[in-house]
Amino acid sequence: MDESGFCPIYEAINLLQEKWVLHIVRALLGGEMGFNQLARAVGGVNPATLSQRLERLVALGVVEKEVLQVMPPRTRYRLTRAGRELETVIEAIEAWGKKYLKPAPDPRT
Amino acid sequence: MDESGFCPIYEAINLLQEKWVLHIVRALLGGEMGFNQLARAVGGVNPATLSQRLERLVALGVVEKEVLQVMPPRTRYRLTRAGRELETVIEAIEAWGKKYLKPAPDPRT
DNA sequence: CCAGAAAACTATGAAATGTCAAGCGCTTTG
DNA sequence: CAAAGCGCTTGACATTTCATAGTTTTCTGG
Repeated sequence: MDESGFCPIYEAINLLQEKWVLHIVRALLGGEMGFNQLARAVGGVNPATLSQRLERLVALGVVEKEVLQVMPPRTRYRLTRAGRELETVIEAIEAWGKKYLKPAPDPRT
Repeated sequence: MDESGFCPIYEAINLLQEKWVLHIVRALLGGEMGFNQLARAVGGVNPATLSQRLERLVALGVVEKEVLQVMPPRTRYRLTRAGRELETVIEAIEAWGKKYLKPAPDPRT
């Protein structure tokens, strides 16, 4: 924390714990894509939420949005340099998940 | 994903993106503590949510809960081995945050 | 050649999730 | 002997996310 009460670590955690953010970054690490394609890659996010998350990520400089045409709409989302560097975070999560997360006992089975 | 549709990476992300989970783990990396102390260390979490998150983390084997006395209640929460290994994730986030997150322009200023 | 699908979203209302304030039994501290 | 702290729970409220539908335009299949 600096004297203004700002702590980059706390803020980073706040950003990454927002629902879908990590999934979005992970999906975009696989290459740039359009809105619906991204929604499918992420899996189960609804468009309103995705739209809002992307807006925030663009504002923060993690994702870049390129509008190719207005009508019909054609857009491309891709990670910026800052976004690509989140790969280290995703990798750490992946390694941990593979090591410690087993298929959850499904109550229906 | 295995044939049952379980993907440890997707699940790991789902866990870590739950509100407060990363903050809780980070706080506990600094050492074991009691409920209220943890709440203060995390900062701004309300007891209902904290209680629920801890329950989940205990169920998943990330956090361990030890009840020292029943009356007056005295409890200690600490990370398990799995939990401690999340340090790599936190570290990656910290490094990224320090590098890319500037004090956000506060709309009230 | 025309129905249907896909693209990128926005709108709506309802459901899930998180927050707030208060309080409980009980001990230690002032 | 009252106040403060511990570890929570409860119930009302606010915020967030959800599913679903609709918009405009182009591309694809039969």
